[in-house]
Amino acid sequence: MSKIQSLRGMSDLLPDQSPSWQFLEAKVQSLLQSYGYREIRFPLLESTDLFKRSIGEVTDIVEKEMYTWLDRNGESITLRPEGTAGCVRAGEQNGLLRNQVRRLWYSGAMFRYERPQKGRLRQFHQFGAEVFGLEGPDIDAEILVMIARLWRDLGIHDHINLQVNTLGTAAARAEYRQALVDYLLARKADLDEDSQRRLDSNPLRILDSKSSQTQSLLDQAPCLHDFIDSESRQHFDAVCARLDSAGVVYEINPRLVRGLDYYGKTVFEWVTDSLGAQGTVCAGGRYDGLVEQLGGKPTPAVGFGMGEERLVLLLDAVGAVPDSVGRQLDAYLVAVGDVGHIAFEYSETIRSQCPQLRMQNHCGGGSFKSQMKKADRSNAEIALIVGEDEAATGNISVKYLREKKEQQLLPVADVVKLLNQL
RNA sequence: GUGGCUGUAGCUCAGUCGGUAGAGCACAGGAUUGUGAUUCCUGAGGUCGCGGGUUCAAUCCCCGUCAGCCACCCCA
Repeated sequence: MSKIQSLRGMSDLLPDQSPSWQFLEAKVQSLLQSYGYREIRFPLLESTDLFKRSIGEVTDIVEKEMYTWLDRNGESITLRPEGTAGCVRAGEQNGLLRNQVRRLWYSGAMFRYERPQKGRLRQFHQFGAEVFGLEGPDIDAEILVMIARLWRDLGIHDHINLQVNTLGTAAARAEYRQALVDYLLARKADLDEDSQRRLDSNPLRILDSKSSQTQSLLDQAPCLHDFIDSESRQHFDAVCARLDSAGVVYEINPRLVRGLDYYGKTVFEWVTDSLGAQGTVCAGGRYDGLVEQLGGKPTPAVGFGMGEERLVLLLDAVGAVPDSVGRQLDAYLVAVGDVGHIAFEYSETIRSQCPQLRMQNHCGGGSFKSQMKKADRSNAEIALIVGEDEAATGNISVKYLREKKEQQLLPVADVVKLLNQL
């Protein structure tokens, strides 16, 4: 009988890795909240149509990467491949978006049926934030400045670069798309295979093809910026001006297009070269048409997603997580001899009076030596020792495991005092 | 979906030109009775990913399959 193992691309997050995740999550949450974002939670499962209508029918995500199946009632349902669609649906359905400004954030698992790779899993995790009801460039800039602050808080700002671009209005993009297709169609034979395929599926994606031959072909191609409408142009200039004054360094990349259909105007991508091929660590943009497209009133919106796995990978690669985050215990309680019940009493007294204390009671017996060994391996700062002598006199021996300090024999009440000063 | 590399102890890996396997770390016990990290001794732990084929004999060769890693595609 073979053992059951996890599904492909579904990984377990083990205790040794959780400090990095906790560090990341704590920083992100407190930063978002400090900018006035409020948490929203919505289901992992949604109607398949939600994603088809928002992400775009002909995108790779919808065509081949969604976990989709028929529910028992015959309805087609899908595990969310990204967060924006569900967030918009939840906001709209609950009346959050009616003529109001909303700053929302969320985090959680997303699912895409892809071949696993470094920084890419089938079940992966994202933080996302979406702002509704603001159409000006100020919020676009605020988001970018906020994210830049996050990188500083996390200690990874030296390893991430910002790329920005504007896609203009849907009309401008359609016009450009046609011009690009016309240009490339005439040179189809010189395009790489993938780009030839994209000519009719998603021509804009050809712009960030990795083929050098295709790239050199694009040098002479019509440029998106020449097609951008003046309003989008001004909007983008204003965003850039704010970034300049905030001291946020960025690169304007006219070939940056996002894969999801709903983006327009400002788009951006934060990229690192420390993670191999999956270097995009955070990406997003403006999607003023989506709420209406999903049945709501016209509502301007901007948002972004951040890949948690990728950020953790980067944090670890750079050594940005402080050691203190990993420490799980302050004290380890050793009980030697026939004193189990007394040690247990002591420990409960201590816990009641030291609510912050992280203490592990030794269970399972064993020699003094082996218990001390476990105390050491536990990474605790100190060992609290209860033996026959201590139990008989109401004392506890306090031994420092990480620093050179004399062992102390103290009454339980004094131990409480000492622990509260840690 | 495509390609390359890999799958042996809890972890990292070695190995057998085909005769059912070892190291380091980790774990458990001990080096005279209540003191951890160093050192020394001892021990436990593996149907060598799974299925099939060739063979007297396969963990090693062949085929298939599953999984992992990396890259393409795509994306966070």
